Formats: sequence, structure tokens, C-alpha cells
Amino acid sequence: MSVLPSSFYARPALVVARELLGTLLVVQASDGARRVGRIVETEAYIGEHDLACHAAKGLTPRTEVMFGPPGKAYMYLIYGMHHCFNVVTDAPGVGAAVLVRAVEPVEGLDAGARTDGPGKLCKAMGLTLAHNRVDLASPGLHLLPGVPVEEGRVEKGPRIGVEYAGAWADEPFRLWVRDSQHVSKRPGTRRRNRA
DNA sequence: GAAATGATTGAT
DNA sequence: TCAATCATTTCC
Repeated sequence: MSVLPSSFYARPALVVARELLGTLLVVQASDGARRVGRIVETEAYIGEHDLACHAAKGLTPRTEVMFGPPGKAYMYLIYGMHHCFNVVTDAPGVGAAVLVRAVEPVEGLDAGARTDGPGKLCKAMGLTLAHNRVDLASPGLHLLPGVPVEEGRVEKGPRIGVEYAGAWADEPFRLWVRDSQHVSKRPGTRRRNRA
């Protein structure tokens, strides 16, 4: 089984977010441990004009990788305690990426390890800031094709935790596999807007 | 240099 | 409903 080619990532974030569902995320630790997870939930951040996207702040030391060539990892620490893993997409010069929000344990993960959330999957897979800017075709970090997820099993909805982005927060840029037991729980179940 | 803040999570 | 906790950004 071969690693996903760079052409896979050189497309709009929404397309990559859709195609990433079902693929296998592989992390090979320095101690030799191999961890594999099947991606079941993603969120697209489509560019500088997308106010929910970190790239909306322009090109800074942190967001620089998003504006570079696709197929790299964009890692960041959120709330001082949780790492998030993103895949840089689209053409160089476009600040776009896809946040991987949940995976299904496939191999090498401790029993009981939770992977149903962006911070949780990074902890379980051993992903940290050290993986920032790493090429996704690296031995230590790469993706493999999985069994494609059929269209009828793909669900869409608004992205989580981006209410500051105004109208952009309502765009259905969050994609997940219907019926997966490992999709993150939606904070959306609590009381929402009163329109 | 100092202050504000967040693509979350788990405990209360 | 709330606090933990720090890299990054923004504002002196």
C-alpha cells in the first residue's frame, strides 16, 4: 500500500477534507512503535478569506506552513494543553488546511485510548509540535489510502468552536462518517442560538 | 516586555 | 458551567 501522493493534497481544503475520510493516519515513533488510525472526522479551513481559519490573520511564523506547499503537517497547541493535527492543502500561496478531528483506532493504540477529538487523537497517536511542518510522506508520519467512504455515509455540519468567525461559523465545513462510534461528541447538543 | 486569548477537554 | 495552561499574537 503506497503513501498518498502530494497531488492528493494539492486540491481545495473541502475536497481534501472529504477524501481524507477513510484514509489511514500512520505515526511511527522514534522508539519504533507504529500507531495507525482511520480518519472519520475532518474540518476544512479554506483560506485567508475564511475568518475561522488561522490563516485569516495573515502570514505569521505560525501560519507560514499553511501558505507553503501542500502535504505538510500543521501542528499547534490550543488552550495551552492540547495539540491539534492539520493537513496543509491547496496550492502554495493559499493558506488552507484540514483539521483532523477524530480517528478510529486501527493498530498500536493502547486499549481504552480515546481518539474521538482533535486533542485526544494527537495524545493517543503521539503527535506534538515536533511534527509541525513535517512532510506527510515521511517514514515517521504519513497517510495511506483506506477503504473509500461512500457518499451516503458522509455527513456535514458547521465547524466546532469557531463562533467568533461570524457567518463563516455556519458553513457546513465539518465532515464525518455516519455511524462511526469514534466521531467527536458535539457540544452542539447544548442550547444553541435563539433565532 | 506585558497582556490577551484560543480548531479542547474533563471535572464539577 | 468552569478551570487548566502556554505558544502565539498583539499591544504598549
